[in-house]
Amino acid sequence: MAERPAIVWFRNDLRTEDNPALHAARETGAPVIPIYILDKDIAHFPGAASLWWLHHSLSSLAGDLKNAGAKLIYRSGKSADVLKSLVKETNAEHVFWNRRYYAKHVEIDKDLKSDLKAGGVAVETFNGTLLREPWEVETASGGPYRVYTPFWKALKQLGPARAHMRPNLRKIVGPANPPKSEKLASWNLLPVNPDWATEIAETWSPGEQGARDRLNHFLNDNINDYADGRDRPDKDFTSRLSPHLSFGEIGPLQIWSAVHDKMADGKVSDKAAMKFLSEVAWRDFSYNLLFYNDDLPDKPLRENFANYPWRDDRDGLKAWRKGETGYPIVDAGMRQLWRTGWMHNRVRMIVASFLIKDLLIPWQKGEAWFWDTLVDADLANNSASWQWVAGCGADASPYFRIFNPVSQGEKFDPEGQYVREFVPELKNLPAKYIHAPWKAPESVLEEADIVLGKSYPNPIIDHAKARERALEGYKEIKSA
DNA sequence: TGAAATGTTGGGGCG
DNA sequence: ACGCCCCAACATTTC
Repeated sequence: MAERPAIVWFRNDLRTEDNPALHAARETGAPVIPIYILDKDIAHFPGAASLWWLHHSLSSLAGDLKNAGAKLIYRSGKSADVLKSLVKETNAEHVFWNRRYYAKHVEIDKDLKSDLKAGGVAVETFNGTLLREPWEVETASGGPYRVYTPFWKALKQLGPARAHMRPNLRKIVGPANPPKSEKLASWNLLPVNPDWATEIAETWSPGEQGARDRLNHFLNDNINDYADGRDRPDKDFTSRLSPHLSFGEIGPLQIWSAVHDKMADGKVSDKAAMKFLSEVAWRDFSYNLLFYNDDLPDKPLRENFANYPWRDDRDGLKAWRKGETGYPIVDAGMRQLWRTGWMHNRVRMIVASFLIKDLLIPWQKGEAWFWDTLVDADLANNSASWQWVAGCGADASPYFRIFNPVSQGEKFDPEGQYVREFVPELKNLPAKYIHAPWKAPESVLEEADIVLGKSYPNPIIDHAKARERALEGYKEIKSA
């Protein structure tokens, strides 16, 4: 082989379009070796639902790369070691990757970069994940933003990192003899025995094409209802792009640009477009928080929350996980999560508030469950959002903002259709009682074929009392 | 990107 | 006609 190859290390950027690292590799004109490394020892290794997605996403990426002309190499082990040995083995001249933002991952990348450079390898890294790098969006006085609204204003003003997307690659040249690869199937990323992913598989299409389809569907059919309808779990007005974004099958820049194209065509109102993009920008904000706060996934940003009188309530946690709290909107959300790997955002806030403020279970327990069960589990979003609900994060919801699961249900699922779908044992209950079955007269329950405490649980806690208790705890840490 | 408690206002019933 | 009370509706405050 005359020419020394260029390696592209794929991580959470599993796409061929507008992928700066992949494009840079192709620009060299050298044979391209794309690699994905499964590193089981890495901090925050993906949860089970994410691994299901990862399998399909990798398989889709491998297909796209193969069609373009290159073979995706699978290897497992400590990522720095694997990459260094691949460089040695192939005598690679270049290594490219798109950056990560969690301290423990940044450290690995930084060390690897300097090691490779010391060995004479050209390493270049890029922004393949965010609208803007964290250090590009700074307050007037020079630090990172800690409040969302000014952050969003600054980001809008600055605009996205690239105005023009890099096109989908149709041709990449790989080496004549590609390096050895493990088999994706041998990684056992898919569940067996039991296979709990059947409904997840019916709900989602992992991969770059699936991401494109989802974006087009949203832009054509739903975005104009987004601003008013996005809070309705019984409707389909959200983009559902989160897992695709999480794995980088699509980037926020592509979304930004597609939305602006639709606006320019007059197909999408400014209000709807900006509302949606501001939600996409929350993701950038979360990555900022993660980048500047090493402990974001583990420790409250507001340190006094470490002293909050949390309870160790195993039964409560179990009921919450299984969707058996006796509060229909909470249970519907938790079961939607379990069955489909995803939960509507409004309901995420409701179930999180319930775990933290009604059950007084530490937010990290909820974060861990979401990490394992969400197909869109994203370290920055997950950590920042749990801290937001708990009231201990940056620009957080105040602690005393406690959701009432009944009134939230009545407000955002007024007919009870969302509850009916995911809590089928309540499906015959009239809308009037569906968010508070314990208030239904005996005759109504009988008519609906419900025996509280048997076919559906009684509330595991009295919300009004729980609210008082949570506020008491807040007083404690405030005075401390 | 709350909810509950408390305060204010104004219309209607009624003596 | 008038004052008084009740209470719904709305606004403000508090957690």
